[in-house]
Amino acid sequence: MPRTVTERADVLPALSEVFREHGFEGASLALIGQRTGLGKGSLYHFFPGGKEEMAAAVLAEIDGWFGQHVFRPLREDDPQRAMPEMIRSVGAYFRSGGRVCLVGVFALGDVRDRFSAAIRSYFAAWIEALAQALVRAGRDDAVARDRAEEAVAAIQGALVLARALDDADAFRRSLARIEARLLA
Amino acid sequence: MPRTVTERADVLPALSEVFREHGFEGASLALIGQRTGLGKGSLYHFFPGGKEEMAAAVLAEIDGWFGQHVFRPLREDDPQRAMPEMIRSVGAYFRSGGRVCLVGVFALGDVRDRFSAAIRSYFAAWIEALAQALVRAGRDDAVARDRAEEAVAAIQGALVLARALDDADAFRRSLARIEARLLA
DNA sequence: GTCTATACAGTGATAGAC
DNA sequence: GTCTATCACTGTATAGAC
Repeated sequence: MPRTVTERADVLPALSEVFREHGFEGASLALIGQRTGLGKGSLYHFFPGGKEEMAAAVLAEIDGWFGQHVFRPLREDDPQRAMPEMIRSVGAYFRSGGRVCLVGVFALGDVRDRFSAAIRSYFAAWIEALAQALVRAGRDDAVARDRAEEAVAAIQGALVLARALDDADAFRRSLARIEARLLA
Repeated sequence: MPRTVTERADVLPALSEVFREHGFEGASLALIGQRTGLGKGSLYHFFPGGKEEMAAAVLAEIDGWFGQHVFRPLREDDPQRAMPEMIRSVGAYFRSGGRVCLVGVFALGDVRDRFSAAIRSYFAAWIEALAQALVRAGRDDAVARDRAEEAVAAIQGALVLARALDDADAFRRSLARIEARLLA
């Protein structure tokens, strides 16, 4: 009984988790098949470009999610409300460090070159949006840009450290420090 | 004409670079053979446990290097001198972000569980050593621990960001911020 | 749209000649 | 100590039946 998945987007969540947990090379088609519940035939039907297209689709979905839930509020909403909301939203998204940032993982690996445009634009957009919020909160342009870069880097570092120490509290402490520095 | 490599340590630098650049799964034996200049036979002679033993040896070497050049000075030397020296030394070691932290890469990947002890002890030792320096510089214990954790996480984050943006200056700016916060 | 069968290059690892 | 030959297996990708 072949099941019917009419939407390519339906498999993106599972796909995203597999890449997150195993990286690009570690995510074998066998594993992807298991986790999405689809055979190779179906996978290649939705993603004729194979793994590379799957990863690109996942990166695009992540970029879309952050654009809507993180970057846009930073650019448009009241910064004093948007920045704490970013912290909360990031804490939930990364499950207090239990989940890693796929874009960060790709940035560190040898697949970086293959997805360099998507990786670069994700981080550039984040820094830019946060800097805008800081400017509207009254900072100088240069200071805002500096603090934004520091905060985005700190979030990535917090994910590395939380995974390394296997300590969700370390991630929560990091987020609290980042929020305090942004609002100071 | 078979060349003779009497020391297992002789291949560690090349081995370390391969794992750094390609991750654990991406570092194939073929690649390792090319970069070390050794055939599989020789590799398995030095590392009977295969890739896992190779990676463990690399992690041990890294831990030794940081212990000697970073952790020990932080614990023993004048903190006002040791902390800037740590920043300088880290900047050189990671080639201004052109080189990634293998321990951090492993922490984010699915090999984390296999090397969890080594990964955890590396970061724990770093935070501990830096916290000791901060205490001797006059901070309260709790504050010192917090700042140490923040700085170590920030270094990892700076590496992710520098690779993502392909921007060595971003790494240098991050290191400057971290140094300023440590000495503030 | 989903599946099974298959191609074939590449994987980690081993054996044995030198 | 180093090499080559070879192992069994898994990798991605494709073809074609249904």
